[in-house]
Amino acid sequence: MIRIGLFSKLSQVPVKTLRYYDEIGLLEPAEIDRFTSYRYYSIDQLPRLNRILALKDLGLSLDQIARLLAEKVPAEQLRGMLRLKEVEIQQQMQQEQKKLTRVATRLKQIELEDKMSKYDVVIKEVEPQWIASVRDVIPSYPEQGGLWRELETMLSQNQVKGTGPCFTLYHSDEPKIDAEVCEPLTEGGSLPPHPRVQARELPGTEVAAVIHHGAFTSISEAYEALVKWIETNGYQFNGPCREIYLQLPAKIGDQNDPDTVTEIQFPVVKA
Amino acid sequence: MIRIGLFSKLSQVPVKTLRYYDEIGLLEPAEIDRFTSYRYYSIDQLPRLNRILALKDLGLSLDQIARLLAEKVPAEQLRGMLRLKEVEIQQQMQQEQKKLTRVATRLKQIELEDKMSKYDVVIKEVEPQWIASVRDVIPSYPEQGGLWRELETMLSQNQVKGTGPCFTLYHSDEPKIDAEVCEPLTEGGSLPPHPRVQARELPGTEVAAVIHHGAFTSISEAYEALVKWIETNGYQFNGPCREIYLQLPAKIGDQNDPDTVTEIQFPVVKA
DNA sequence: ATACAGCCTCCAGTAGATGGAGAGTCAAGG
DNA sequence: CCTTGACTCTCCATCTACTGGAGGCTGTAT
Repeated sequence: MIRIGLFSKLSQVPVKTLRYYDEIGLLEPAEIDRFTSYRYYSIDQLPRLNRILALKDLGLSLDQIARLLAEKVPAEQLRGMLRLKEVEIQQQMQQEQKKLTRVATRLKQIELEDKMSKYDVVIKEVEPQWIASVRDVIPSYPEQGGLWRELETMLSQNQVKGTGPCFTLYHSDEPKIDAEVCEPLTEGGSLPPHPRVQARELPGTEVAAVIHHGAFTSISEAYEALVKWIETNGYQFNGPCREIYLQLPAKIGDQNDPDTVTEIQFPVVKA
Repeated sequence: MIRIGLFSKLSQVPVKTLRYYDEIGLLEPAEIDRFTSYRYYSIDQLPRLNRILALKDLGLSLDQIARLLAEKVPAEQLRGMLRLKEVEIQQQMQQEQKKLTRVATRLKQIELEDKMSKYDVVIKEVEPQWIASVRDVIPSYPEQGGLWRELETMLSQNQVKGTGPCFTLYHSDEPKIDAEVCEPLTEGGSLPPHPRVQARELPGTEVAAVIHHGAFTSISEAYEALVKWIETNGYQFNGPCREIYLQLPAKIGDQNDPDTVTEIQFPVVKA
């Protein structure tokens, strides 16, 4: 029987950790002095500790290890756990690879501009949502006013209210801009038939997004930054881009207001 | 000014998290109602939140992000941080790769034997240590008894005591076994000159180790398992192997005692 | 007026330790 | 026998980045 300090030295595991393993019942000393509470370990507890370290090293949690060592887990189940772990690690590595690319992108961008970019791209998941929309080809971006008026008129006639910030979907680029102006509705919201305004569900998707804060006239910078990011980080475009008008309803409309806040989202998939 | 729920919806960040960011001073609401304590955010706080998310995504801690956003950190320093992060991630990925190999090794081994092996290999760092030793070529492993007697005699004559479990270094294999029996000393311990017994420092090294618990006569199984592990996990041998006799001094000597506990260590380097 | 959703604060818990305070224990030296 | 110093004990706090819940206001819609 040896004391915790020696056991620690032999096993290269800190005393504190041994006490912790005792506390959670993962490795209890062979004996505890009833009067002094000193822990006494036996040399032949080293194999168990080694097994714990080896399993921990494979990425199992102490909880899992405890269960493995407690019950006699069949080899079958152990195999399952390890295969699961294998997949987990592979995914983890892919994540790391992605992160590495993103760090590299940032770094390159900083070296070029010698400052942090104005735009920060984030990847997020957007939920499916119901919308009412009007779609048409317009000659230039600012000329969607007519579409908005059509949509608003129809909605107010039917006493339907939007449930979030409205946005435009751009189905195609210049010179023939195919724009669809949208207003979110409550789930499953239906509308009476109408030649121009339709309700439909927009599917959920992963998007790359930036927020543009400043006059609308300079929004192209944001698009530029976003597109560049998507391309260098190995994502692929996967649907029409969304331009979300985040400012409070009262303020919408002025193309030159420097306090305009707009979010641009491109649906993407990992390449 | 919008309330926390809407801000949360717009940013896709949970309410709880926003409150947490407020608490740690990372993102404070533009305004807090003095009577109700309601948090009110401004739309144009979204870019800051996005920046936070983007930096977090690069693997920076909230603390680092807070410092980045607080002081105007020069681009220089930011570059430094990112480069550091880059290296960190690469190392992380190497670790993961290693772990993947280890999991695969285990899996293969379980598929072969349909049970968990008796032996668990762990990698650890051993400290440099001073030893007194006698080295000679012996015809067979059990015949190191003479060397041990030489060493013990010399040490007791000089009233030097060992400071830990003694061990044998095997500098070469069968048939000409070049063995060095060792007893650890206190640091910098020196001995009077002696033709057979010398004191020296054993350098620290990384080792792969297993513990054999059972009669000495079956220790070859442990060697087998360890060597196989080292080879399949892509490490390389890097020095003489150590066989450490862990049982309490009183019990040493019986080759057939089934309670013998021995640790085998091979110095290794990552291939 | 009354739901009911939304918001508040405070407390607890996660995993796997790590660090420290304050007190008891053990072996050796004088 | 006393002291010193190394070990050991328990208990508590801390770390990261949240998450969950209880219990109690607030604001809005009907």
